[in-house]
Amino acid sequence: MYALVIVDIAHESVDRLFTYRIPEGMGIVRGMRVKAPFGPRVKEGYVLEISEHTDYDPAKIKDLIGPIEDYPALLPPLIDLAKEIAHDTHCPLAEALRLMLPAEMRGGRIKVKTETVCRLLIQGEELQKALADCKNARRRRLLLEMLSDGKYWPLREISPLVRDARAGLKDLCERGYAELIEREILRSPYPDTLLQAPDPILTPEQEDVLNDLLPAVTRGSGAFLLHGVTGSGKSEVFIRAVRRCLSLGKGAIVLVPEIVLTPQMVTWFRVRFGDVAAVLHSRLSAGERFDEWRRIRHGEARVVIGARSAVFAPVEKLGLIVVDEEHEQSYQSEHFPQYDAREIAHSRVKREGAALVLASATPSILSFARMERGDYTLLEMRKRVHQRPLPEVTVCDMREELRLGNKGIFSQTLLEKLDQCIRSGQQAMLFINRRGYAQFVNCRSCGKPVRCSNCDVSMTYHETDHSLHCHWCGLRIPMPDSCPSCGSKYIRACGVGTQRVEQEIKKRYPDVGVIRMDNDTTAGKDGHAKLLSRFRAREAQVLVGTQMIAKGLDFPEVTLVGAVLADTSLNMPDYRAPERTFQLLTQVAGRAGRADKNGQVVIQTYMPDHYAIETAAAQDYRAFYQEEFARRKRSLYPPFTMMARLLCTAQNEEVAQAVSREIYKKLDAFVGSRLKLRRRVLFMRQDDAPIKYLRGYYRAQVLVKLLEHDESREALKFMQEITDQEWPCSVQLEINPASMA
DNA sequence: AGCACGCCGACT
DNA sequence: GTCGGCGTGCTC
Repeated sequence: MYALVIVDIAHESVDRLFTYRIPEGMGIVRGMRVKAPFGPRVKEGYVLEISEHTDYDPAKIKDLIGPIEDYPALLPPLIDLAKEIAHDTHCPLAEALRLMLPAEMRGGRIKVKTETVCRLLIQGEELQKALADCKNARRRRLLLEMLSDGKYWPLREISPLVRDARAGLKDLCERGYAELIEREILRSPYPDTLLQAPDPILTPEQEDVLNDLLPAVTRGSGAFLLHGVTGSGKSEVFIRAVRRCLSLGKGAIVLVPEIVLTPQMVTWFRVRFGDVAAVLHSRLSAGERFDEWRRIRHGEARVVIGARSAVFAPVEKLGLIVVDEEHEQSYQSEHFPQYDAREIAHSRVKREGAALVLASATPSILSFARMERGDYTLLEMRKRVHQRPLPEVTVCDMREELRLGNKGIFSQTLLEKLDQCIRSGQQAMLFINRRGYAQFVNCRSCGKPVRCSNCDVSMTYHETDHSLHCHWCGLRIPMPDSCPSCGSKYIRACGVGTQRVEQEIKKRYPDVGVIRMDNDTTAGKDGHAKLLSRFRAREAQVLVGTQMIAKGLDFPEVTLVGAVLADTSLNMPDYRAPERTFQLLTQVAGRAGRADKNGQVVIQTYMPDHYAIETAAAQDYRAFYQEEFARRKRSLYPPFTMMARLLCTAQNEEVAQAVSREIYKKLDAFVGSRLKLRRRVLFMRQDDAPIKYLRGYYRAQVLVKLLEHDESREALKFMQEITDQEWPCSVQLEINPASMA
């Protein structure tokens, strides 16, 4: 018998199957990881096929050394999925297969943890006889009594109670009374087992949606886009769908953005599903992640909640994949191989006969367009649970405030509402999409902002340590007292960040507790959770934060929410800026109010007439979608086109630019020679990247906008080939990248 | 990816 | 004459 093996080397030169002989009696099956001789060394590999015959010269075939695990680590459908990813993203198959395993499993970096357990082999009369035989052996008698229940006792539990327990147990074993074995233990990331909570009663709307969803789960097909306003109880719907999976003997995967995968969320999930749930995310330790993965692989856990990469979880008999907060960028992996968890999920459910649910209060333009095209069935939830009304939204024109002489960062309206909120003892959340104190520092004499020396971006002023930080590379420098370019003493901080908002609130309300939540205050372990529980415990009345306070949090006492400057995200140089702004504002607004206390939302902006702001204020997703869709069509942006970028980065500016010019020439020649393709290319440009210098590297790019079409795929393939060539600098291909910086 | 084999410059 | 530079090519 022969095994066809992909060697775990992510390089195209070895990206093919190698044939090995399976020695007699070595139980090798498809999907197993194996050790195999490769050239002068031993490498790990993946058995993708087993065959009785081979065309390869038998004299050259070597024997497999052996399996790494005694079970196949790769499930058959996941092997096929890896093949599809390798094909679509033009990455080596080994690279795609690596996605299917926890990283620490490769290279034997992690060991299975074991503990010694002991069990009695005798019972009844035999046991009585043994006990009677212990007159002068107190320790033996004690141990026999302890173990008399016949269960496995960990040595760890016996040792504190019996002196020199190990020797005593060894003695029992020699007498044939007991056995000592090494048992695998799973490192649990959970503090302890929780009582399972009962399922709440569903609203009629939730029932309606489930009536559409459950048959799909049962028959194992169907893809849905669940659009439900914030607070409509979407999670409860997919919890029920997961329950249905379990009762059918199937498994389920629930994807959530990393940012909302907080300890509370994990606890809540465990409360609903108990030990049958497993959690996968980046904050687990290597051991915990490996053990969770094995619980899933061995079927002990059948429900997985996790971030992006959990879409590859080894769930057998998959019944459902849920992608919660479907619009989040974090579902696109930024590193090679570039995949989109939503698309992987779709591919997986089709292959494995499962249902798919993409859920969001603000579906991405792409997903909603695909729904309209018929790829997904729309499910809608328009009402909030417990008859909570949608909050009342006010838009404040900050230009008008300035005209009236208000130079502060808060409008009159927001101040009045804040006063009232604080006076009545309620809580407020202030959202500003930028950390630090001031967006940048510029010189009033020469007009230049202070720039990072590693990156072509302006630096953010941080009041806390009176320094300038670069939010791209992390560089920190002391706040200069004069302009670095002209030496003028007149430099000032402009724009607003979380620290400034916090300071202004403290100034106005000296006796009121304020908590600031951003990357700078949540750095430590559980930093995030600690701040949130302090706010929940009402240690502070005001919570100031970046988008991390906008997502999924529910604070019943919050009655006022302010978006201090909505324009921050709107002014980003990216065609998705309106979409991001709409999503952020809608989510922020969703944090306010409940049944007995009406929620109020204030949006401050210099662009009150912008459609993203107007539709967010009206909480009208459809209106936003229609406007944005029309604009994308008019300006030829995705989903009507694809943006492809070849990014060249080098420490030498000329090298990066020269390579990008060379690539442009090749691509231009390729496109020029194909008439059909030429019509699909809307534009092609060679220039500097928007951030032309980042972390010490110069960045030049070739940007191509293509119509969605088969011929365009040809061009992408060619671009991938160009990328794979040897260049004197790094070249990366990005397709519809999440960030165009 | 690694590591061998292989063909040209400055050293004991 | 040899040691060693890293270019080309192979790994079942």
